[in-house]
Amino acid sequence: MVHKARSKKTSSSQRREESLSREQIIEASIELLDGSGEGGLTFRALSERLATGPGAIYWHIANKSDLLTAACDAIIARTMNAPLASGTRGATPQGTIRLLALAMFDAIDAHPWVGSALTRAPGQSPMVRIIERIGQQIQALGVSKKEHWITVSALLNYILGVAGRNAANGQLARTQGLDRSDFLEAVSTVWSQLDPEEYPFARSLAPQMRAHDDRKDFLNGINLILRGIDSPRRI
Amino acid sequence: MVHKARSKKTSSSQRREESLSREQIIEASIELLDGSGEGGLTFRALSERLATGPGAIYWHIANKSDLLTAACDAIIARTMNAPLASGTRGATPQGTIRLLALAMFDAIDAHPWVGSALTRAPGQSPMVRIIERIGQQIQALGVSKKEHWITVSALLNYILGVAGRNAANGQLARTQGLDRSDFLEAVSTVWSQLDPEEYPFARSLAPQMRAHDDRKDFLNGINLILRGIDSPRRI
DNA sequence: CATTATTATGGAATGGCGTTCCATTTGTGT
DNA sequence: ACACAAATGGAACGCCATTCCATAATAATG
Repeated sequence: MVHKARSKKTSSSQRREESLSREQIIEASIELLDGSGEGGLTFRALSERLATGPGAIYWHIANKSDLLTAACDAIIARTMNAPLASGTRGATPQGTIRLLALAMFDAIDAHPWVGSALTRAPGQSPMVRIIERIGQQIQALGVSKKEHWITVSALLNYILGVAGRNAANGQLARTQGLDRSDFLEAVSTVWSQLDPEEYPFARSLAPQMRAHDDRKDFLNGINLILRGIDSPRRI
Repeated sequence: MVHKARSKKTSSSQRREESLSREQIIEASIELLDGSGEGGLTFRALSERLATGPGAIYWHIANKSDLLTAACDAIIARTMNAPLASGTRGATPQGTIRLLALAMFDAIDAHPWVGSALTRAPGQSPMVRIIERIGQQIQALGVSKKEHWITVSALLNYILGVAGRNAANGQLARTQGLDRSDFLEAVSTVWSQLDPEEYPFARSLAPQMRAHDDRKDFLNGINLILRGIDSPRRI
């Protein structure tokens, strides 16, 4: 009677042929998030894609927040392990940090929902992964132990902040049916029309916004912070 | 027949005595958000507090996202204008930046929802306010025009990142019924139990986490970035 | 092998949410 | 006095996360 295990036709749409697993659910969630954005991940859509009911999913997953951080963690794990394998062998700590930072930037650009998922999972697994990878390089730089945390924190927050903002801009642009340069053009125009009395700086920034390279600026920001790390403390 | 304007009893609970205004709605939203967190702001709760129906609110407000950024903007406007009045007259640009940064840190600590609201309002009014205030000080520091954006960006992202994370931790702790030191203790313990092979850095950080001062660390991070701004470019 | 427990499934039901619709009521200009 | 626009508030719609539960498959036990 073993063959009964795969008989679906006995009662219309009963049971699946192969059992669900947490990993399958997470993988399907990632596809949904990538395909339709943050709003695309619903238990209904997920049930449909996995050909099951919401109840079955809840057997493997605590709730939606759990699911989101798990999906986020999967992306982060891949991202932080890939540069490990590639050519970081002879690189300087600074070089590796730049590599890791760009990897995060690109990952969040490809999966915009990761940016906001990270802000809602403080101290959790995905965050620890990133802290560890950056921290090892900080250690290699010979930063004093007392300054480990603030140094990692500065890099971490810059990376997540810029990458997240960049991804959010991309999504916003897509929502309005604009491509990247149209979007920058629009922002630049708005800023150039601000009140000169109240917003002199933002206005002066407008022309530069028009055609800047987010990725290059991002890297320059990393370099700025790296310079701060190298500089001796003055007080 | 003028007195009819304030007769409510004629038909049970009809009409209000004084008309709604966008500002009243925003103020009530802030109270709701402060009192019950991000989840506390619903159109139903808001209707009840304002003694009206959801439909009336939508006459003044486009949607919930609009409402949230408006509430956020109100807080940011207050925060960024207060240090203007107080003693910034004789201060150095660095000093003013430290002042602004701490003001943001405290504001987000007092209104944790502002942190996440800011990440969902890129390029919008509240963000521009912050950029402007910081930018003016960057200008005063004599940073070259080409580096204005990345410099402001580095400070901005650090400030919003750390402040947001700090607020999120506070909320998480409150959810679990812990106070700050209990929460730090818990995080420290978890980190110290990580796999030594895979997470040497995070483990080494654990003891320091146990009793660190978030606000002081925050300020030291600002100083780190300020050092980077002062340092000459090497490449 | 038979029978009981345990693990896993999927669909139905619940309660809450943002938002829209619309019948009214108030003020305003003529 | 009348028409017209600005506001109002409550009911209704569709979608959501989550819970419940009647089952079915699998494992454990005699």
